[in-house]
Amino acid sequence: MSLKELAAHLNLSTTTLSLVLNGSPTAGSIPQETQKRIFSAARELNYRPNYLARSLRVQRTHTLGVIVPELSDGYSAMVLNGVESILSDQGFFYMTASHLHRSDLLERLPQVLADRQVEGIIAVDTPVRFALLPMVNVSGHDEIDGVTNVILDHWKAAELGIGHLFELGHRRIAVIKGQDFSSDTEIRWQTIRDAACARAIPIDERLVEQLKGDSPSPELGYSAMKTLLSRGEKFSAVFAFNDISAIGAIRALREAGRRVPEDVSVLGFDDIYAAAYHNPALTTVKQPLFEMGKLAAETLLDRLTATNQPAPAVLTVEPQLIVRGSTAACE
Amino acid sequence: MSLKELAAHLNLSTTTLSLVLNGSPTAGSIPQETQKRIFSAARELNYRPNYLARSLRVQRTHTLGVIVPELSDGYSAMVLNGVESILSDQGFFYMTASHLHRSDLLERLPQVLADRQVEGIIAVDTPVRFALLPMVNVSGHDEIDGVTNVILDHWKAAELGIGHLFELGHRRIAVIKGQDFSSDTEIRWQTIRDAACARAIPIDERLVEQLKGDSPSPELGYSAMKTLLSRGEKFSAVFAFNDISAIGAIRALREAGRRVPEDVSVLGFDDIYAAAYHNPALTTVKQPLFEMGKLAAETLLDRLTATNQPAPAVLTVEPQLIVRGSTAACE
DNA sequence: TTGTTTTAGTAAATCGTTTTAGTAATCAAG
DNA sequence: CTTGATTACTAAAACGATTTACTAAAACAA
Repeated sequence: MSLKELAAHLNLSTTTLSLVLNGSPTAGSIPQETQKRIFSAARELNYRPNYLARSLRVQRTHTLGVIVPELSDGYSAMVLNGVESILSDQGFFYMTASHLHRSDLLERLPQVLADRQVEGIIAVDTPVRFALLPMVNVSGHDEIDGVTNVILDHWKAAELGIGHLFELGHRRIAVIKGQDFSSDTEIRWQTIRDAACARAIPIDERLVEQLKGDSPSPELGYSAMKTLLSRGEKFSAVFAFNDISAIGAIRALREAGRRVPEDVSVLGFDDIYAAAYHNPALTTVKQPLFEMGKLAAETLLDRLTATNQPAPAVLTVEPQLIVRGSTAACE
Repeated sequence: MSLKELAAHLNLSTTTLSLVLNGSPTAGSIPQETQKRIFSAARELNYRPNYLARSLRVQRTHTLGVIVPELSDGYSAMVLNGVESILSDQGFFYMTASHLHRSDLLERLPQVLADRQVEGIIAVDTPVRFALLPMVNVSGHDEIDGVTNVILDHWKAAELGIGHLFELGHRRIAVIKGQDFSSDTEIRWQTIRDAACARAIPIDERLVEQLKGDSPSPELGYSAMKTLLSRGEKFSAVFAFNDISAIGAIRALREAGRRVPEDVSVLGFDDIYAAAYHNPALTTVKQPLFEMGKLAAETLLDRLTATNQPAPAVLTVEPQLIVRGSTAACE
């Protein structure tokens, strides 16, 4: 049932129907009676405008592209939840694409999304080098023209985390760094190092180990902790890159006969759903992932709808320390 | 840069360009030299066909709709991963929509996706009453015309789970049922009950409790177990609806002073990433979620591309028992 | 030489909307 | 009685591709 058929059925032109159905101001001159005829015929014959045709004509698709490393890594899913909550309110849809850390996809995805006529792109934890379209990068750290970065206050996050461990009396703190491909890896590491130095407990380089591989499983944290333990260097606490790796680290510690938190305190990052229910419950630095997604979506939509809204370069959100059972005072 | 502009630039018609660029058989009569001119001009001027225009004309969007309860529940994300792995190979994209168990959205989403001209819909753990479009329902249990259900062999899953607990000597087994809105709740419960009865250890109705609420957090399993414990009825094992609720249940058990698995064995379902690294590591009945997503996508694409492929009504996948540390012999 | 086929294209219709630029008919004012 | 505005519409041109149905010239066959 196209507009043309509906028009034929009513003995009116598609023009008239379009004006009336879209509530255009020009429709002011169309008598109420005709308008009613049109509306009720549309309803009865179940007329549904073809979104492609409309989008082609008005040059707006009300569709965004979303690029994530992987859907099931918890982090991305939470951000997407926030994104979707905003978009669905505004009648926008989005197409998701995962880059799986593959450089060919990283290169190509923005282009193929643009080819699909998305109006803008939200990237999550994804390195971005240029912007074909209005873009917001969640956890982006590069300053790029036309790209708004939504980032955590990393300095504060490190202060909260290291501060907490310091207050508990920990002086030899191990760190599990993120993979190089994670946007936050570098800044997280720097801020942690600075926070430790500021307290005169510099992080021993032999107490730093990096996650290896790209599985979203605790396995990587497990391996990292095994390596750390194998070095024989002493430490009483570990600051993990995220909750997932903290969970893996705890497993490795237990296997090595170290109790958590009695022998070693473990501090996570993110506050995923499972954190509160892990055993022991994870003390963690919470990122407001849902809010970051919302903020990203709101910012991008503002830019698309408002007239020539300038893109803010950076939007910062605040972390929060959630103290649970995986950290305790150092003996 | 539109086809028209490119054509003008080459002094050729859009027809010729279209034929050549799409490798149409009709282009056989166009000399190689002209073809080369066209291809290289397209490359140099970075011509990108407008997907809307093309889709409108050929009546194919290469886009699917995906309906899930919520993105961050682990289950959906894993299925989506499988879906995406197939779609991206075939040049398809998809639009995700979450229904959040809201009946208005459940009703409306298929329609708004259809309005967006998706070619088919994949629903995940979502009740479906009719099919506007070719559709595959992952964990669907209703027989609906035009809908293929991808389901787990629930009978076998129950046999594996109950069989495992039975062999360990458990005779009084508690069950945490899923919420009514979960597609698998009813069949899961029935098959578990049957498997228990077949071993002459019928499930005591006072040992059954249902998850309440729709958060994707272990909290629901925690509450359910608290209720179960508060009844004072004895049990030596519990079969949880999924890993998330099993994790919550373990927390409640520990708080009540019951050790897992020494005092109570806990059996999960799904085998999410965290299961292996929980403490204790979760024994669980694994669903091949990634494969289910792949299968759903493959089936739907087959139907869309092959000529009049009939839709299979049901596709069954096999569960697998993963024995870890949360179950042990009954004393 | 004539007729047919092949070669190398093109004009125009089409997909289903929106939007611009009208047009005829009625009405009010001067 | 003319002019100008208002009312109630519509024709046709977009949007940017694809596709059908041609044409005109060259090559080939009889």
